[in-house]
Amino acid sequence: MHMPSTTTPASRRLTGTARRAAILEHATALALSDGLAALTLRAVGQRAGVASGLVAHYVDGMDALVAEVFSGISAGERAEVAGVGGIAPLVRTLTDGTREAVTLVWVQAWAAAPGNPVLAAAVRAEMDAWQTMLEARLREAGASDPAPVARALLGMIDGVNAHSLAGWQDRADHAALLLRALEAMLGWAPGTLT
Amino acid sequence: MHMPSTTTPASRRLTGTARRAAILEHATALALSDGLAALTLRAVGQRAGVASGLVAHYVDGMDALVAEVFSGISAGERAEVAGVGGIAPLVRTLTDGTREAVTLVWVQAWAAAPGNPVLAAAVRAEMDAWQTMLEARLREAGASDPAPVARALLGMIDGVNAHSLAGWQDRADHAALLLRALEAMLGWAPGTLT
DNA sequence: GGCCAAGTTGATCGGTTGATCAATTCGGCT
DNA sequence: AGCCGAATTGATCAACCGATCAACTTGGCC
Repeated sequence: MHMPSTTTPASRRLTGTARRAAILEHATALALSDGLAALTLRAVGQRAGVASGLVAHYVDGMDALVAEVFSGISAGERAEVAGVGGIAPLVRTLTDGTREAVTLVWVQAWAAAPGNPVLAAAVRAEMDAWQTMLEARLREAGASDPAPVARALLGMIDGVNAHSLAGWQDRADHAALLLRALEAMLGWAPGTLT
Repeated sequence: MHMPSTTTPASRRLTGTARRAAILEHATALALSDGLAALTLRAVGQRAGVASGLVAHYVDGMDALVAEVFSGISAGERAEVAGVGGIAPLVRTLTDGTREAVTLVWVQAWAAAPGNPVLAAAVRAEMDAWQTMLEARLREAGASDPAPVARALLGMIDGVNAHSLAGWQDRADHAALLLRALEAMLGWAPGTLT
């Protein structure tokens, strides 16, 4: 009855690196559904179908796990929106409310950063990456001095998304608000981005 | 040796309402030094010089305590900056880094809002108050359509302050960045606010 | 002076967490 | 076939959490 096939027989026992990767993957999925605060040894272990001790064995403390998961989620988000062409569609994508799970992760990361230096470093690195990305997009779009605009835009996106975590204001008009502000900062005529 | 003076003899036993007020006061101080996450029955009790059970007795669950402390801190912050005249000095005050403790409280509040409806409601109420305040300031300053500008500005202030919790970017030029963006949104010439 | 209501205590319960580690199991190599 | 190192388990520890409540203390009033 048992098939000794050449395909992975769902072997219970994995390589160290493979197990570590699997754990990280499940931890990421958990963080995306329940937030960074849900990352406990036991919860991650259960999600990965593994004993809690094994999670601890492949991780250098929870702070490091949280930092690693955060970095992965942020990088994944950047990869996702990399294909969105144009600064206006990008802003729309980043504020349409479909990424609320990611927003929660970001806000939790800022909140936990003061007490988790490893996470704080990861946050800074990811923000540098986002700043660079937005800057490039703005330059492509014809902005003459994109650096400060990118930084202000990033602040606005993050702030407005954080606000929506508490259900404040209507998410529907976030994009219009930000695009109007962006036009103003770039010195463009209203409606240019719509 | 004991002086039965008319001044409050530091009576150990207080009125129900007075004790409740004292507990709230100490809880607020604790949140301002260690964040909302530090609000535990035991920690608040120790800070207030009182048994943990007494804290629980005067509070309708920790969620309610957190919400109440948050509201007080936000209202206090608004009262503090109420005396700052002009929109530019106000923006400067709100981003000069001297209120990092309050910023942490805000970010923790957004992060905890999805799981604490009472807190979420308090956050929305306080944000309404801030929105109203900024709107009034902008109108005083001569803005024709202050509502969307106030909302974008609030987003930027909160976003930029959240960023600084992780130590990202230099706090020193936050104000200049925001004022430049604000000038643009208001359609004013660069330098008008500086 | 005594009494009673109100304030207050702190032990206790059931639950959670991160971390540790001896014991066990398994896969692959000889 | 047998073994050995690596993967894995899960019980265990100390520390913390919110909540509860019987017992104690005290202040003010009669």
